[in-house]
Amino acid sequence: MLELAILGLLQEAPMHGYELRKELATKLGTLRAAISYGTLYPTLKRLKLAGWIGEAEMTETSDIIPPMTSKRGRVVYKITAEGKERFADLLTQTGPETYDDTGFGVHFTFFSRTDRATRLRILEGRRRRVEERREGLREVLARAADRLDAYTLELQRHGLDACEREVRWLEELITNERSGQTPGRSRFGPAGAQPAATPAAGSETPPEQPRPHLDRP
Amino acid sequence: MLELAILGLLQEAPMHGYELRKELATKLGTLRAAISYGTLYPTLKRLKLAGWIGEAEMTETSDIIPPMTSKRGRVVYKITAEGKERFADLLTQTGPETYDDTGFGVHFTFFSRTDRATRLRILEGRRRRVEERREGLREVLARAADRLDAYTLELQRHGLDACEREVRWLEELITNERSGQTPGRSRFGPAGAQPAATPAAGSETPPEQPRPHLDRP
DNA sequence: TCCCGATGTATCGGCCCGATACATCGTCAC
DNA sequence: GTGACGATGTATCGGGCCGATACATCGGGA
Repeated sequence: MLELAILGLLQEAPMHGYELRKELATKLGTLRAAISYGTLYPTLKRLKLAGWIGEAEMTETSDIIPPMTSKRGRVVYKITAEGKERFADLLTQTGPETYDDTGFGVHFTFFSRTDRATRLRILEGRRRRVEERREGLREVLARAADRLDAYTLELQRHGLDACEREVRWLEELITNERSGQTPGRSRFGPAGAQPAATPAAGSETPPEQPRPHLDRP
Repeated sequence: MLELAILGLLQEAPMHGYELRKELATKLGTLRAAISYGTLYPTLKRLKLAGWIGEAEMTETSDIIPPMTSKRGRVVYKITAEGKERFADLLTQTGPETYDDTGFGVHFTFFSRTDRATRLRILEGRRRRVEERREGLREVLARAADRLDAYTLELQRHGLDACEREVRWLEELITNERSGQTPGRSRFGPAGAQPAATPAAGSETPPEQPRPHLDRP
């Protein structure tokens, strides 16, 4: 999961570890706590070993990363061509872990780079997951309420409330996805859903502006 | 964290692993996914090694656990005297992990066996934690909104909403704790209609159980 | 009869976390 | 000047927890 997040961030710009973590914290700060260095650096090592990312010493001439001032031995990571392919694959691949809090948060963060069919699949999968949780909570509150103490019950109620709220939120997003037309790419392949090797990875993937009609008062 | 949960459940009644997991899933099903066996059994082994719990073969005569029918080699775990002490310690001990989703959920589940001072400390700590998260999200939404795409922004908004909601929930619980009320259904009536609030609230901490419920049907 | 789903115990590889160590840079007080 | 301090930066280690997997029994229905 973290692999997808790192690849996605490095596709925006090359970064070193410290900055990567900050970016991770702000972008995934909703359904996910800040990532630990004890996770980040081993993962970077793994990605580098797999060939998805490359490593480059920071030189004085490189001003790719403006906010940083130090010019010591920082290691700047950069996504490779294979890494971009890998990222595209991971974007469309969905497993059970796609629908838990962390996985959903990461995927959602990159929705502007995800095709509409996958977006809908993920939103509906997440909705299903949260609905199952909601039903479980309703079951407990209806059937085993007398077996639980007042505090536990209150916790279940709060959890149920959060589930219902998220389902409504997801419904709204799904409705918007279905109604809002995206230019160009949504035209081909009505059924689709078959993960053919994503083409057009070579030429700067036009991100297909979502315009998800997410207004607020 | 799981240690506290297991000890707490085993203090209600002896159980074997499978049942323990089910109980864990329903009671902590709100802020926590179901526990994995790959976690449960090693933890039980660890607790047994530490002397907090004991192991006993299931015999045909024991009908402690009615819903189970099989009488094969199930291993029933039972809390020891040291385990009870350990549980009492863990109940009042609070660290940073007490205030994350899982830790808070576990502690909250056992609030009916926690003294009021600790309850308040945990509720306020959790509130502080969620408030920090909330402030972080507000910061991002106010300062870096133009740097993020529409989907990421929507995720942040949803996260912010959830934070604000939980803070309000915690405020309500804290208020009730201070006035000596059990967390029952404040939504069904005006708060002012409650009878004279228990004055106590002093430095002494009478256990003040809302509903002990330590027996099993 | 025979298979299937629920019950039940257990292990393994691997992800991820918190704690910790170490080093440099800019800045501000003294 | 200089020394303390916080932010920046890289890295490892032990351990908790997870999903996948294997294996075994039991009750009940095809």
